[in-house]
Amino acid sequence: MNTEERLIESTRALLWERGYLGTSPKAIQQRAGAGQGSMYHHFAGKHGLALTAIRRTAEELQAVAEARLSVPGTALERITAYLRRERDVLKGCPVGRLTQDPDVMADPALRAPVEDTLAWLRTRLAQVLDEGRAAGELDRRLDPPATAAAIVAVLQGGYVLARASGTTDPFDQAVSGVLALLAAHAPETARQRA
Amino acid sequence: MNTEERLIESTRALLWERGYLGTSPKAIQQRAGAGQGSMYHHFAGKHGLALTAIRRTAEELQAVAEARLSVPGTALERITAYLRRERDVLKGCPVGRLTQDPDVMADPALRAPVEDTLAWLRTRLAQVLDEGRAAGELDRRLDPPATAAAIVAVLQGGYVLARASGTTDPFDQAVSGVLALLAAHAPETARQRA
DNA sequence: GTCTATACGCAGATAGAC
DNA sequence: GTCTATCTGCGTATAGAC
Repeated sequence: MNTEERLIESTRALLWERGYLGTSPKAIQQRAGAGQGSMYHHFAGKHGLALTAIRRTAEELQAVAEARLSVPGTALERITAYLRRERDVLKGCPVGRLTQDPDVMADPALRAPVEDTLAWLRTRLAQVLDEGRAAGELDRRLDPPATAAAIVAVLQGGYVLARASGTTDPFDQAVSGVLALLAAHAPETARQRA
Repeated sequence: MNTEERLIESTRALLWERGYLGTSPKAIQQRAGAGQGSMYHHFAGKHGLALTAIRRTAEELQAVAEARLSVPGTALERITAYLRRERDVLKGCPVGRLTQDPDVMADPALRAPVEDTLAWLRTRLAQVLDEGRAAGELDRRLDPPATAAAIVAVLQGGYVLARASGTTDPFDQAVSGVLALLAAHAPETARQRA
């Protein structure tokens, strides 16, 4: 990995662990094993580096989610696969955490990837739910956008509860809880097939 | 309000808006209209002030939640009242946001009120759900701790989605979504009564 | 491309006068 | 109780040599 790559990856890791406010140029350089001059040669400064890092993290998250949601299977199976995928639960969501960074939210460029990623996730889940309804796997009365928002919120909130407790337990419980509620919305026939 | 009170309230506001890392002694003093010496006379420093502020915020949040959850009514009504209470949605949860502050999570004293408050909330909601089950208002198959975790997660995650989008919309959708899922777990007889 | 030198202001606190 | 110095180090760069 060249210096530029190492700088980007270090920034991604630090933004995840400490946020934008908590990440200093010096810390980035040390973690990347790069000097001061090196960093300012490749990037305009902390802001430019963070922009590159955040965009990459956002793209990666969408790609990983899409991989689980686009496999064959029922809507419920795909959503379950997405929710139960391996995660670094105690580190939290690398995109969602930026939402708490006032300097990120105040800067339109830094904020855009965060806004876009979470909006995309809700839309994509609503699509999957809608497909499930169309296929008769889910109750027609279920509201896809609202349910999708609830599911994404359970994830983001699950991270918060896990970090507060210091264990992954509340995250797993929240996911199980919402999946159980959702499963009850499969009509009898679909539930028996499952 | 005396100087000490103003310092505490300023700290509470700043912790909410900018987190612990993003809050400097100078900013606290300016907002409180107090001088440097004044702050260090009343408190040992940023840490001590934050400790007082966080404890107060945590207590207040529990009191407000308990007020909604302890009124007469069915479990579903009380949980709905709690979820739909007025909130500063775009500011986020003043307790949950501290979960993203590495310096708070690394300090046992600062962290304890955060951990305790969110743990208490889950337990309290599980109790209410259990009462609902016992009263025949909710499906016996519903798992109170998991469902409670999901509900608290929807709140915490709803804040995240709202902040990302810049509108309260996803928060309201997530709340509606989870309440709709939950309502379907009321047995027919209870649903008809409602 | 990378290094070292230099700069200015803020973070976070201590000391002692009033 | 509050004020004004004073202090050390870090955050965030810029400049220019190699």
